[in-house]
Amino acid sequence: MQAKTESFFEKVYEVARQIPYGRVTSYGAIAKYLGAARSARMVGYAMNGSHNKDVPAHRVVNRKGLLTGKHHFEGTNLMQQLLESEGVQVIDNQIQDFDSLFWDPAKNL
DNA sequence: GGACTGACTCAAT
DNA sequence: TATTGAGCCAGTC
Repeated sequence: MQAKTESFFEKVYEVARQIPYGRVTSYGAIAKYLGAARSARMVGYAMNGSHNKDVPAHRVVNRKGLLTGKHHFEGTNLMQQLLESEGVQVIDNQIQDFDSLFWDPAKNL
């Protein structure tokens, strides 16, 4: 790696950092914004290294608003608590009113 | 150099 | 209407 100054991961982190407080987005939205609409998996995979970054991975969920990646957090419901702390209502690993809280980088950036 | 993995998404059945 | 399968790209072993 390090072939390029900015790897695909870096781009994902950068976009994730642009997510406003109390807002959420989906992997596919970020992937599409980066030009890899069908690389949503890569976006999630990139989040594997987001823990060492200042990336609010808890604001990134799948297109259904489910906290699929919460298992990768320290606690079982840490991701959910983080979202709730920002005013996002989360029930059973699913974001409530996800459609209203959804933040599309392609439209906001 | 080839194969596998992965925090997803869409489409068909 | 709900469930299942296949596709996708980039990075790592």
